[in-house]
Amino acid sequence: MNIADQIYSAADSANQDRAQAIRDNLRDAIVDRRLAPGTKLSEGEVGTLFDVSRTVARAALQMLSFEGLVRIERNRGAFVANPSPEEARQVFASRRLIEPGIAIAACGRVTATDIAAFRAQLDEEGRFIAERGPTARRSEIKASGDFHLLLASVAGNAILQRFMEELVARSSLVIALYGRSGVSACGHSEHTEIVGAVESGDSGLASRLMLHHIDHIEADLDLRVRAGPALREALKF
Amino acid sequence: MNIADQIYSAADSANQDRAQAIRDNLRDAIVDRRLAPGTKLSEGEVGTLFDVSRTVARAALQMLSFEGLVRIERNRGAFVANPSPEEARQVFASRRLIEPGIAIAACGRVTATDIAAFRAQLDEEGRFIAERGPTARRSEIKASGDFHLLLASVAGNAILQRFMEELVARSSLVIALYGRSGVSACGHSEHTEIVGAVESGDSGLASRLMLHHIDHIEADLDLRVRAGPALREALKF
DNA sequence: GCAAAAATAATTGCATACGATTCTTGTGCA
DNA sequence: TGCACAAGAATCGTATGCAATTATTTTTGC
Repeated sequence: MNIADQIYSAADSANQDRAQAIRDNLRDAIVDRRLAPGTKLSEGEVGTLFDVSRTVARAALQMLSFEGLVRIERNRGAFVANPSPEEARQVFASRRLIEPGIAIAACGRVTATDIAAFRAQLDEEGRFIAERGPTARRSEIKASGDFHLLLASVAGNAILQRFMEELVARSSLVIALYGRSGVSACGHSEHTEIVGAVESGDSGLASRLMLHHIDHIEADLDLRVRAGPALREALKF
Repeated sequence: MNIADQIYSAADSANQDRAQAIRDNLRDAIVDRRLAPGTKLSEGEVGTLFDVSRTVARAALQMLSFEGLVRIERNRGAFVANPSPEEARQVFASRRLIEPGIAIAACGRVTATDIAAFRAQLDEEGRFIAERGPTARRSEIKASGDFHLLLASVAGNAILQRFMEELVARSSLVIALYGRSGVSACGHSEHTEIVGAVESGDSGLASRLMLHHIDHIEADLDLRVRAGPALREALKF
């Protein structure tokens, strides 16, 4: 199998580090589910794909492994992460701990510009929900994640923001894997409510809404261990 | 200046990845303040020190930069991080958000073995506090951090545990930089109280004690911007 | 004597090379 | 037919080499 046609070779992003640009690209591909969990990401292939040497491809994969999106096995290579139900639970437990606090912090720092950004974000979310098809579904998951990242950036804590980047990315992977239905419309309305609470400065409400929102997301998952994937895994896929 | 004599070349740790072993070593050296903030960590020097090529030395430095212990500037190299007061505040804000939750989680999962480990940890802490001198002081900071890491491991969430590893390491750096006195004895007694609360399963108490404990640690810092370092920084050091 | 500029040295970014490990495939034997 | 094993291919881990960038020293001009 070739991963080439599953990735659009980027040209966007920062001009800083090439490895970082590759990481961003691969992360998007993983979160968007264009790269299925378990897919092998060989250094050589990634390198030729992005037109760099194995050295920098390797660095990009290393970064992704720190974020938990890629699993690296010594002498075997890198694979798109395949989070277990237990891992999924830990991701959401972490979010339940962190995000209400982020919502509270955001209440005290939100500006008019931020509110405008939120409105734009919510609009985009709404558009994807209106559309049908798997592509729109993926975009919707991504947009939903972007909402949480926007809130984290408003909160003004760079460390928590980075933690959230990791958690949101892993959540997207988990939702793609274990997501059941599309209560996403409900999620969208919850986002709207949260923005309202933040805008009015009601930190208690914002915090509570956020907690319920995370609970709802997790409640939509089917985290029972499935025979299928587990078996495949046991058979080394 | 040579960093060679500030690092004891390790032989411990896992035999997994060499880069990881080097990272662990450098991290200890940074957290223990054997490597002063701002110190340049050149790839070549690190490589020869640990008897590896620049390639793996570079990977180790990369890891440390992900943890925020090292700052990498393109084409200039890696330097031991020099956290600003604002960064310090963010570190503690993050801990205030996460650690009470960890304490609560630990209440529900703590075992007799864990309690024994806590007792041993507290004993060691006590020994370092009894001693005098800068070496004991460093060991004390480290031991204090280890307590929080132990608690995080008991809580049983691998993701939060990794976050805490980063936060504790950065805290140690911050304390070494901005720490004022030695209210550490007080910190030790607080650790003891927290263990007591966790042992008795009183999650509310454990959470409250933890929050106060973090507040106390931060209260001992002098986070006013100092003229000295800022000036030096402005003059490119 | 001192600032500016040029030359030299040191260091990083990246590509490539090579031994070591793992995966694949084909063959022999039961 | 099916399984064990070995040769070959592919891939990884790491060292090294070279161009580009940055730091340092020396030289030059005033």
